[in-house]
Formats: sequence, C-alpha cells, structure tokens
Amino acid sequence: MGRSPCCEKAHTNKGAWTKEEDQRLIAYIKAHGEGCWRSLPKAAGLLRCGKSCRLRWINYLRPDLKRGNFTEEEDELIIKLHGLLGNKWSLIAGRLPGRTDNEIKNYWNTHIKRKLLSRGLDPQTHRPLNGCATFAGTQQQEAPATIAKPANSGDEGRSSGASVDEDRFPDLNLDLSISLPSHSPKRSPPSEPSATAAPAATTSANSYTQPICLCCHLGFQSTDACGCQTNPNSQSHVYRYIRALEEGQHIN
DNA sequence: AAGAGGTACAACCGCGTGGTT
DNA sequence: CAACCACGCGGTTGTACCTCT
Repeated sequence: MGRSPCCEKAHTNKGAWTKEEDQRLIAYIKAHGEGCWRSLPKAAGLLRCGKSCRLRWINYLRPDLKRGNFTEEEDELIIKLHGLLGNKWSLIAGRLPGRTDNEIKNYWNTHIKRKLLSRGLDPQTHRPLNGCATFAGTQQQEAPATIAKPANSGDEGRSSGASVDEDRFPDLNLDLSISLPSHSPKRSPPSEPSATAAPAATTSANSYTQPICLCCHLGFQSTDACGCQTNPNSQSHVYRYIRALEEGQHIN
C-alpha cells in the first residue's frame, strides 16, 4: 500500500533554501523554462525534490511576484473571494496578480481570520459568530437556497466556505456552482451525481440557469485568467464559476 | 537581559486529478 | 479501460523572529 515517494529521499536536501540553490534554480528556469519538475533538480544540479523546486519557484523566486504587505483592497477582495470560493487558494490567487496561493493562505490564517473574528464573523462560513441573524436574516429571507454545491462538496471539511451564501455580500449574488461551458459527459464522477453538475447551476424552481462568468460578475476586466470576453464563444474545457440568474435578472 | 509565548511565513506532506501508455 | 506518472492543491508543520513580562 501507499504510494511510491515522489523522489528519492536519501539524497535530497530539505528545509530552507540556500542562496546558491536559488541561483541555480533561477538560472535553470531562465535558460530552459518551467516544466518537467521531476527531472529539473537533476538537470539543474540541485539535490532537491521536484516538488520542492516547483514550490520554491512559484512561491518565492518567480520574477512577477509582488511580495510586501497586502493592501486594504486586497484584504477585502480576499475576503469576498473566500466567501465565494472557500479555501480555494489557487483560485483566489488567480485573481490577485503577483500573489501566490501559499502567500494568501498564510495571510488568511494569520491576519484575515482574526480580522473577521474581530468583526464577529466566522472566518469559515462568513456568518455572524453568535449564530443569530444579526444581518443575515435581513436579506433574502424568502430566497430559496439556490446554491449548487461545488464540485468537491463531498469534502465538507476542506472547503466549507464554498457553501456560504449571498447574505454576507449583498452586492454580490453568490449563487455559485462550478460548471462547464459546454456539456461534458466525460466528467462528473458517479459518486457525485449532481454536485458537479454543471448544467444545473441552480436547484431552485424559481430561477433559471444562465451562465455568467464569475470574473466578470465580480467586476474584473478580461484578463488572461478570464477569456470570456475576448473569446466569448470559446468552447475550451475550462471550469468557470457560474451563477444562476434570478427571475427578471439579465446580463448586462 | 533573558525566557516564555505568540506570530509570520517558508517548506513539507499526502492526496486528487488529468494525461499518457 | 486500467495502470502509471507527473503535477497541482490544500492542510499542516517547523522555525525564525517579535513582543511581552
């Protein structure tokens, strides 16, 4: 049982990276580009695991990293995105140029969690801590639960935040699901018959589905991470967060 | 000044997933 | 279609640094 180790443990360094190792990694990637992490350490003359090299590059050495303190805007964006996506740090990082998932994850655990607690909000659910409907009850009381669970909804413990709802962010309709732009019968594992269920972006009888790109809905401009505007007819198999429109609502 | 406790962050680990054979 | 492989992700840990007493 158990999987084979990702690399030979015997002759690999662990722990903090030295300057020399950093230089070797940077030089190699500059010369050969990213990719094939497994063979990279050997080729670059590093006594490191490929995973370790990848992590070091992505989280620390990449030239486009911003580093430095998070701004207030970034804080709020992270909170909103976490409310939407849960602990999907890589997705959140995708919306914050120059930030890495690891950095955001750490920042969340050390700063934002506390910030939300001080606001009386549960960092995981974004709901008021005392459980009473201080403001959650003030909105959308009549709205049925229209949230379709995300793809990994079976894994509640990991991303419970993804199931939070729109009452935390009245300006955002958080009715989300993960969907494919076009039907893909290949996906959707049998164990989760409807969770991934892309086409059914809603479970509400009162609403109908119409995909909206989350990026656009959040007000982001078309970027490399979101090609929906540059290529609206794209049939590429890219997961997109979509939400269901409520009755009477329409796309601008 | 020194030790204890708290905080921040880099790095590791195990698992899930997609691609290839 | 199953097995294998490599990559990427999220949770967790280790440790250096900071603050308080």
